[in-house]
Amino acid sequence: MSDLTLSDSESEIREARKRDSTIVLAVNCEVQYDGRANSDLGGGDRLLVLKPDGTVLVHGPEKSKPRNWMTPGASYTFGLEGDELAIHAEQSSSEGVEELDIWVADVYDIITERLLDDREKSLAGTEADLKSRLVDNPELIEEGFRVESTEWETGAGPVDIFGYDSDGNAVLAELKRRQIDPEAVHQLRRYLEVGFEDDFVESEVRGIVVAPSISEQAMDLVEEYGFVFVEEDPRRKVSSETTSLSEF
Amino acid sequence: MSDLTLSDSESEIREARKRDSTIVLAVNCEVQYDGRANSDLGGGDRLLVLKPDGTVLVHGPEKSKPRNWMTPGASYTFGLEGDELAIHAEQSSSEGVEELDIWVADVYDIITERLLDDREKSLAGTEADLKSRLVDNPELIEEGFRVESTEWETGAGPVDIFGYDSDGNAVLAELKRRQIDPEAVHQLRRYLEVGFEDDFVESEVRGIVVAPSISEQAMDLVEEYGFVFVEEDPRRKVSSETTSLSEF
DNA sequence: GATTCTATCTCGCTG
DNA sequence: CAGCGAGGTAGAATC
Repeated sequence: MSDLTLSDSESEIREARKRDSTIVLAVNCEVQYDGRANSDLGGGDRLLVLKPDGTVLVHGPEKSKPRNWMTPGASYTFGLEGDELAIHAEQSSSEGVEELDIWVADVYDIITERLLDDREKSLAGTEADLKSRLVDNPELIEEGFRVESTEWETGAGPVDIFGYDSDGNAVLAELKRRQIDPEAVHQLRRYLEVGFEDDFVESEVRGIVVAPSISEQAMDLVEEYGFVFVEEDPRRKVSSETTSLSEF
Repeated sequence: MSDLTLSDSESEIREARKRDSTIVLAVNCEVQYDGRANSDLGGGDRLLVLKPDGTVLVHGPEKSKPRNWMTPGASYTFGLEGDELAIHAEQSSSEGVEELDIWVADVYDIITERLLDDREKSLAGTEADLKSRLVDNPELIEEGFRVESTEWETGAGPVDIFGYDSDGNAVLAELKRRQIDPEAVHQLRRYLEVGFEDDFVESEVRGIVVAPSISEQAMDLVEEYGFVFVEEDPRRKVSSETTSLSEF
């Protein structure tokens, strides 16, 4: 069943780590974790990924998330223990010590490769994208809306957008790149309660939530609090002419 | 530089997928993602992981999270396109279509292995563990505390623990397996506001947050609202005798 | 270093 | 299926 001896595997891992290579092993193993929580994972087939930055991943044949892992900054040791190859990863942080122990019974296959990847990833459709679009096109929030500032400090945390509507009322706007859930509405509610207790009469400050959609319960809250939901998807393409054309 | 031809790699992937194998390729590739967001990742060395459940992972040599990915349920096609091996993964859901395109310029190495892993993972130190400990040992919350119910519906969502203190006051307790942040305190505040507006006088209902620690800002809120913070770590071992011994 | 917040969060559970 | 909340969340930004 085993394509590689544990001894050969150990040597290959040792050499690979010297070269700062990323290592992938297809193995049968057991795993134990002790740290922020404690977990035990019985014997099964998994992929082990050992990255030069200390990251350790234990992937099963299903799901996107690893079944166990160590975050960057960990350091691992390994060696033969009886008829198993033991890998021990460890990391200390302010929260305490984290330990991951992997007992490898069989190594089916192994890859070691020095990976060079310094490319930045461009990402569009984030909450930051939505915010900058609304700052550039405040009429998407409401006709006549003026943005006063972003990340305005309320005392309960920074609100995404602070501005004024066409009647001169102060407005706080909360943005989400995904569907609005009740939590987002409560958050906006807190900003209004805390942020304006001294400077304004609360009833004169309006609340607006902006997102591509909103859940039913969240919409109930929006209405209960007298807020407004504005539909806007961060992924939507806005032609630069839309603004001026809509004025005509 | 390339250890395998793209043509050989394609054949190996094809065979592996027939066998429901998990596939790992060490490659040089570019990646584009269009779905819940849009991203572009220029050329670099990465590990590609293709799982039989449709999961696709693109891992760089650093960090725990993949640089790009597709979640379980995706389906992928692949083939030679010019001097590259193109892999296209796609998935449709209620939110729309997601697409991941990977253009592989070089294949350094490849693993294909049928992984069998049906083991459940035991996990300890979760919020659920903390809750059941407090239900079994209510005196850890307060001397004389009685648990009435868990997941009690408040109208603003279910509260972790509902009970009564030694004076007969109703108490809502919010649990966290990690440090309490301001959000957790606000959550408890909402439960009290909404859950007891009719049945109780709010001032007679107390709020308790239970966690291994609490942030400074969260503690300020706890005091402002007249709540109590109880220190309890879900990882702590509680000997079964602790309770009875502490009574003497 | 501690805290807060976003996320293509993922994942499981519940209606 | 939608929605909601926990997570060993991870990771970035900010203080």
